[in-house]
Amino acid sequence: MPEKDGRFEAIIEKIRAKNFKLTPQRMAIARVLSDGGRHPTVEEIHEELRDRFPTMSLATVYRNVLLMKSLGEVMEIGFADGSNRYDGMRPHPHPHAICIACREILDPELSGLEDMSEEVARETGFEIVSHRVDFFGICPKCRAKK
Amino acid sequence: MPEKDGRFEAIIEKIRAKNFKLTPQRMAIARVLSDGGRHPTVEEIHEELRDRFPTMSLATVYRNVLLMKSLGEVMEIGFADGSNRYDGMRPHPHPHAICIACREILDPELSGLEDMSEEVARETGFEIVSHRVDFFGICPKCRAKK
DNA sequence: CTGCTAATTGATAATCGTTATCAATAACGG
DNA sequence: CCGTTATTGATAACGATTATCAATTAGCAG
Ligand SMILES: [Mn+2]
Ligand SMILES: [Mn+2]
Ligand SMILES: [Zn+2]
Ligand SMILES: [Zn+2]
Repeated sequence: MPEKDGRFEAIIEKIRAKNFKLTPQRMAIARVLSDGGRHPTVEEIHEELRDRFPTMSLATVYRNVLLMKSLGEVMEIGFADGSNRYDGMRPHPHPHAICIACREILDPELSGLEDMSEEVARETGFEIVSHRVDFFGICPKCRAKK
Repeated sequence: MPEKDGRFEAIIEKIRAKNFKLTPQRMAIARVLSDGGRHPTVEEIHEELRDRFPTMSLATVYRNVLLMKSLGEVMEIGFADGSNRYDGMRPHPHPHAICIACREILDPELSGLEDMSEEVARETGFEIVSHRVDFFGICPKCRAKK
């Protein structure tokens, strides 16, 4: 499981610092979430850990994702259809490219977001504190299938 | 109720063209949705029409918002917390500025979105077909209250 | 290593926004 | 005005998430 940047260690350290207990389930969930490039759902995390933790409840996954979110170590990407996905690799707001066919989610490096944020502030008088930027389309793999 | 651009007429015409019936409830809902600048929830629409239609069911509002959405005449802005808001003034994807204090939603005119879309396409290989761009912050009114 | 205590877990019930169901009503073409 | 059929209002069902609670276990003191 190739987590980069020591994200797993950062999450565990935050949990320890706040005096939460380090259960095997909790660590396994943190490991899946810190796996770069993926944006799994709670169901997918639960499914993925089924082999190692056959009795782990879905509620435990929900609870721990919620905990890590509240610690600022996991970012939630919620959609209108109710499906939520999680990114423990980059826990701060960043743009996404989302395939509407296979639901793959990428983290594109994007310039100009800061400028756009300032433009919104200038025009509306808002003090901008966060953003949510998604681009929907068809990924190369799905395009080839047509 | 100051709808601009004849949005109300456009919605009604689309409904007529598809041979759906023009009920008083349906027309009233269309009128609220075509009211520019607002982004009401289903509950707010229901509440707003309570005086004129005391017996109108919440389900009727849901149904008609869904209908107009499927006709491409109303855009849904869904949030992770489950709250959905609707824009019948601009039924195509466009950026929003959202106050995290009072939940007011504005439609800022924003340049550079098209360029950003192309940048994502170039970097990811995706064929971009849509987007969702929200900027969250504190509006001038709420800022003054501090 | 052992035992204590509070946090966590697993199982399940409750919640809440939305959608489906269905009998009664009403739009609209003839 | 009539008949057909969509629509409405009332309410049940739904599904993802959250709350509840007894049983378990991590972390720690002895
Ligand atoms: Mn991401
Ligand atoms: Mn809008
Ligand atoms: Zn794809
Ligand atoms: Zn405000």
